[in-house]
Amino acid sequence: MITFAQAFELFASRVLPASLTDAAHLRFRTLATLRQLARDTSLEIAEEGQQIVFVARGATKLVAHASQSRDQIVAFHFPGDVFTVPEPDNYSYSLSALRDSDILTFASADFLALAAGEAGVLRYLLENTTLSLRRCREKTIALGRKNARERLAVFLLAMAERIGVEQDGRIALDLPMSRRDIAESLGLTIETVSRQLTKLKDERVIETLGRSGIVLLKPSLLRGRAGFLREAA
Amino acid sequence: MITFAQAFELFASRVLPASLTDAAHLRFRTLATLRQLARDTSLEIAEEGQQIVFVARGATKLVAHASQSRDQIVAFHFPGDVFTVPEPDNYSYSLSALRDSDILTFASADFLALAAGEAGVLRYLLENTTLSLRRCREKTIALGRKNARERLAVFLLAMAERIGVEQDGRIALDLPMSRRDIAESLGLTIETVSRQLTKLKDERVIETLGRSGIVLLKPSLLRGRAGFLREAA
DNA sequence: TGCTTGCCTTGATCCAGATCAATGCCGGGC
DNA sequence: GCCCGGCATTGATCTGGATCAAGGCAAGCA
Repeated sequence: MITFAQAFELFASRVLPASLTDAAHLRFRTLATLRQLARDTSLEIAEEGQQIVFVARGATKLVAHASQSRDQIVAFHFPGDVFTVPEPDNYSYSLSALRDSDILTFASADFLALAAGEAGVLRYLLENTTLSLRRCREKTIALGRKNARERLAVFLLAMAERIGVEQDGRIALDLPMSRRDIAESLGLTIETVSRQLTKLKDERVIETLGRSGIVLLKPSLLRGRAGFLREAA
Repeated sequence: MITFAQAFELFASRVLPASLTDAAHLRFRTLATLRQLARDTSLEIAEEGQQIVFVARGATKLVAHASQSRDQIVAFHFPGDVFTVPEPDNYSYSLSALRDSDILTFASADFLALAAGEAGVLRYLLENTTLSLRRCREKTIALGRKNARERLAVFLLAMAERIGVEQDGRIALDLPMSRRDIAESLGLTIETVSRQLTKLKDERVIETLGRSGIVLLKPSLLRGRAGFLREAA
């Protein structure tokens, strides 16, 4: 649990240019709302319109709700991430905490109006949105053209890049999300996720420690089965 | 076929604020490159890094190439659209013309450097990127959680919104893309696309005219089978 | 430290959509 | 207005992953 001041300071140091006047700084501060989400609780984004979100602590998932309780996880987010939560269109969206999390939210319209004069802030937002878009496109490729084994490989490599701890060639992961979350992110079922992980374990590509620990023993091998353009060794 | 001057004028009227000085206007103009792509030809985005693209005329597809000639169409674009083509990462990307097209391209880095002082331009880019992201997320949901019939419905409705011509409750489409393109966009095979279209025809939801013409007879019926959150009548 | 609850794993079966294989037909060229 | 090539449709079969159905086991709690 962190305070609003701490969370905003994290946000400001990352997003707001050092050159920003104190007055402008304060105006951004007025727009921010701190939401402290306990594990497994979620934020419904309904009436408030598009939101800009900054993750100060924890880990979250952005979930899209289609009909018949078919949910698709659109993205996972970790501390430091900045992203947009769309307002409901054909689907409704919610943001859930995978662990206890502290996040700052801004009404998008207000934030952009304030940032209109601050090219640095806009540029930062643009870069982050472009990054989200790149990740989303890669996910599209995985969901459209890859089989279960490849999707798992892609997922593990993406997590390795974002929260992995490397040690002499191995990469250790402490996954905050459940098998169900992984399945909902990859367009698979929990059973298939489980079976593919077991296979990777049998093939000595990964090792598991309890429910959340996974060690990538041979990241290069995993890259080879991710179905990327350039096959790795 | 249109001239560079015409294409840039279209771009400027849409993207550059009226208040922009002539000097700045000219600098943007210097960065633009006109590419005239004949139907079925494509632009490889390789050495040049991330590009910002404006479609002045025609229709294009953004294709991601994974291994083994498995291609995934990431997005379709129509006149007036502004979007980014990522530089190659795990995949390579190319932009192909569905019809004869005229597009303007800008090296992203140069463009952003120039736009750094122009909050209006940045804001416009940000809004377009956010729109691309929203569309990409909706596609993720379709690919992750919907069956073939629903994907076709979603596709037809999306096309109706972008290039449809409404006339007394019906929406006429003249699709510039082939069945193969539709399949590669929806993560299906051409055979499945064809069968689903035939089914919709049998059910009197659509009518086809030749290879490219489709009329949505009952858009609301189609919405009902798109698997959106709020089922339409 | 044992219990209990909710994940996770494993196994058996099924089916939507892929794949394989013809055939049909649109539209461009002459 | 006919011919041709490539796209589209239709049919038969196959299969990866979904679904249905038990167990196993980790983590929190008493």
